[in-house]
Amino acid sequence: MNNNIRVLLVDDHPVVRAGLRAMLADFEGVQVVAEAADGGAALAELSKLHTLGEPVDVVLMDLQMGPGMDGVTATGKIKAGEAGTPPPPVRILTTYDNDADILAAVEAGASGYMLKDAPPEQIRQAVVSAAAGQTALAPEVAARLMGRIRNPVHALSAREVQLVELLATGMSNRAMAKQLFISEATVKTHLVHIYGKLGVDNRTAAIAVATQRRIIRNQ
Amino acid sequence: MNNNIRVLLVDDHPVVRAGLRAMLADFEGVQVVAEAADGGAALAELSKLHTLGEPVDVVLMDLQMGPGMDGVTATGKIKAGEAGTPPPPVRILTTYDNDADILAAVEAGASGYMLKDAPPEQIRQAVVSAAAGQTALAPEVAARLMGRIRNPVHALSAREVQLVELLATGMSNRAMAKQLFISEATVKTHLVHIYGKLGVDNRTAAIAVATQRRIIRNQ
DNA sequence: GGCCCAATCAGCCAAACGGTTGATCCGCGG
DNA sequence: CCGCGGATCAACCGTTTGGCTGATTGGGCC
Repeated sequence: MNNNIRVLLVDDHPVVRAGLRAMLADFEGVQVVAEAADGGAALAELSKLHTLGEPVDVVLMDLQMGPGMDGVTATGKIKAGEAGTPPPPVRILTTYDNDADILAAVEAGASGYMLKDAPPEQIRQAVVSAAAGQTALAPEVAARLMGRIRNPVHALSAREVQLVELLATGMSNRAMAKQLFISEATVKTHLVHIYGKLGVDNRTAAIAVATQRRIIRNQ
Repeated sequence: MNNNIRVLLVDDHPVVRAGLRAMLADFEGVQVVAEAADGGAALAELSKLHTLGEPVDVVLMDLQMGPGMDGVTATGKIKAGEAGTPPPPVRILTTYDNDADILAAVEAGASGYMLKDAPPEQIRQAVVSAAAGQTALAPEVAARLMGRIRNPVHALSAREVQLVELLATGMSNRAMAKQLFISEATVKTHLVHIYGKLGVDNRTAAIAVATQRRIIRNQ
């Protein structure tokens, strides 16, 4: 009989996979049955294990994965049943916590979001609770999201986000005005509002903060 | 007798430490004798092992390490002998490759720069060659530095890279001048040179280009 | 229907920034 | 030894940005 939680690791770093494998090996009732270096390989592994009659109970997935399919896309496909399996719970396990990634992952169907600097016990909990069908966020992540919800004052409007995006490409006020078919005065007004909401007092600091919070995506 | 290479791991992620430990355990002649979660702990470990008569042959060091002392600072202190030991070779093992980090690490005395997505064999090589007193860069890193050397016209100097880094944090000319203990005039001169080399005409565009070319890190 | 807010625009003034010219000092390499 | 390039600083000037006050329009909401 089998009381084990069967885990699929998805991460492009061999070092991280080895670390998780070693960590989870120390825990009773958890078993790493397969690994994948990107989203495409993860889907293939899920499918293969399904046809072998050895289904996966939990997927531990990184988000940033070099050249291959990223974690959000892969999570979405898994949840859409594209692996040909009943979708197992997907736990995101990544390095950085930023609003955009978290929201995207949750929207794609992830059941939780953990950080790689978590202590082993937290990671074990993540796997166990995922297998039990529960959702869970790392404490740091949960705290930040709560702050977000409580503080809608600092949320940029869609137009303001648009401005920040252009800002980050290095455009002048005049250039942004032309691009958006508005006057420079309006651009300046938007910028002042943006500075206020982001708690900065110049455009480069606004870019820094917006990048850090992943309000905008770069590259 | 002891033919082993004695390694100290320095990384704030338990997962990564476990991964490296597991990987290196598979290799003959390599032995992880201690671990540290930040630069301060690394110095303490070096010192402790030295007094025990069990010196460290190679340090594998991460750069970004959360709240504690960062890897560049720690490398500098180790190389300055602040651990009370003959300085062992320090190999940087980090996630991102960008000129700013590489230059800072090499300047601090690191003997090599590896990326965490490297395959196990490359990581083993890094440890072995470091123990042999050689310097080594990851292929990706080496390729980019070669590009710099072949194209020195558009290559930023170390000082200029430093400026761009501060620039990207949103600092004003005055703030950068204070931070670097130079005059605003000098800051402006550097910026003009940077604009010329990057082919832009303002600071935000400089940040955009520098980020895209991985002259600075984008987080 | 009245209210709030995002989006739009104007004008003004001070501060910061960008462009230029020119200068000194220092280390490295032919 | 002499030149070259990097790093440092100064003065000047025009342009851009930031900070402020105020105004209009249109959409959503109670």
